[in-house]
Amino acid sequence: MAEPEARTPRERYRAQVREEIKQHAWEQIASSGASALSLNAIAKQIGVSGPALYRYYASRDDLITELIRDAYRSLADSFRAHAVAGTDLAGLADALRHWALADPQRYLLLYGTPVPGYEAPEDTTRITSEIMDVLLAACAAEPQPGTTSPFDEHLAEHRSWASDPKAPPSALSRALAFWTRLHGALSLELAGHFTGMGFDPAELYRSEVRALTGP
Amino acid sequence: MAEPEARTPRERYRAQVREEIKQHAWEQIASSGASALSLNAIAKQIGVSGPALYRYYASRDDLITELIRDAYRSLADSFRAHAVAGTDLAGLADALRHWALADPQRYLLLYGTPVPGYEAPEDTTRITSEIMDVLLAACAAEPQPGTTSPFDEHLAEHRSWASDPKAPPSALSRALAFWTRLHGALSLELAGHFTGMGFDPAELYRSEVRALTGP
DNA sequence: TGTACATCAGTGAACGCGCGTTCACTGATGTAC
DNA sequence: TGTACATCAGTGAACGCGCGTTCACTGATGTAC
Repeated sequence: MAEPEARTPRERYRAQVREEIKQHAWEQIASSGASALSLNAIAKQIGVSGPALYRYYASRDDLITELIRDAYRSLADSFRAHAVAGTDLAGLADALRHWALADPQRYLLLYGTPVPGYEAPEDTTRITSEIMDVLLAACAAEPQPGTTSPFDEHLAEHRSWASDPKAPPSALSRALAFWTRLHGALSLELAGHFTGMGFDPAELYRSEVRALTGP
Repeated sequence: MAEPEARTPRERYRAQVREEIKQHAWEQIASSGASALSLNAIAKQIGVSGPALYRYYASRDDLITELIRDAYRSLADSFRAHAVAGTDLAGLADALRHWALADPQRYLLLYGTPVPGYEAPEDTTRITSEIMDVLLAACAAEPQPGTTSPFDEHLAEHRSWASDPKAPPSALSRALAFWTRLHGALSLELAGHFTGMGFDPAELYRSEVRALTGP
């Protein structure tokens, strides 16, 4: 997937094996979390000796890096797909929740507790800002409030992260609230903190989305 | 701390060593995260052989369990201390943020991505509901909105987690919003997702607190 | 088309490391008479 | 107060395991003449 193309049979084979490795890596992450990812265990599942994987990934960190990149790209794709249909915030919120619930550990790999000692590569920021762009556009398309909050004023002077220079500060603050509030509800749900409390996490999520899409 | 008392010198010594073990455990968690917690490493730091720790904790999971219990108790204490002075939501929010920033990994041990394979003990729920009680009381003390949201109606029928039967549904929903929104802002900040964006996370937090303490 | 060579996937052994945990034992500390 | 005994903290060796990674090598696949 990250390979440029697969012209020759050998290159096609390489890409195929890389994909198979990643697939088993995801299964492992899904069941035991990212910090437990083991190259040897993946090799065993594929039916190949451990060192063989080093033909495809330079190291364990290298593999994790590609998984993170793929995850960000997948979320960006999902966001962009929903943004084409019509840029409404509620739609993005639904897309986010579905994407997260489809593979909780994938979500947590990006937004959960960072893997200790692991340093994210530079180029992921390009994809994350792509995601933020879609979100910001949706926020700018919503009706803006008449008043300006103190945080809006703060953001007016700290908006380097927003690629659209025309987006009003109220759109910036709404984008951040969207991100943090929905992440809060989602991550606590995925971590199992709501189990046993009785209420429906989906209702809580909807409630938060309503608060965000109001004026 | 979890010991009932320390009457005899031997019991006092035991409690002291247990405390020392926990202290080094926290240092290790602070630097490498909870999943990397190693009994052997702690033993080395204390200057004792590995198996010696088994005089004090039955297993690694046993130690983690006590750390989690202590962390919950610490947060509950901090909450209760702020609640005595005067039950305002903004005060609780400040207490939460200070508590989290004082030891980020302690916060993440409770509310971050769960340690894979680790099962939380029963009795922690008693402390967490203690925390929720304080939060709920503060929410009930705030002026309630005149309208009733759909989520309020849902909570009216799913309020088993709220120990106070007199708390209005709007207080329940506000308590949940308090929890999820502030956790969202805090956890993303602690995970480093705001670094490089330029704005002040404290301002974002304040903004969320303002939104929660309004009507 | 056939042969000589280069490329490359995969193997097995090895290195060095750390982990949690068990076990038989030593030696110091406390207890009972 | 002194002696016999019980309690218990801590040790060192060992078990079995898994990890990431390096290295020399085999054998199959592709390439060039």
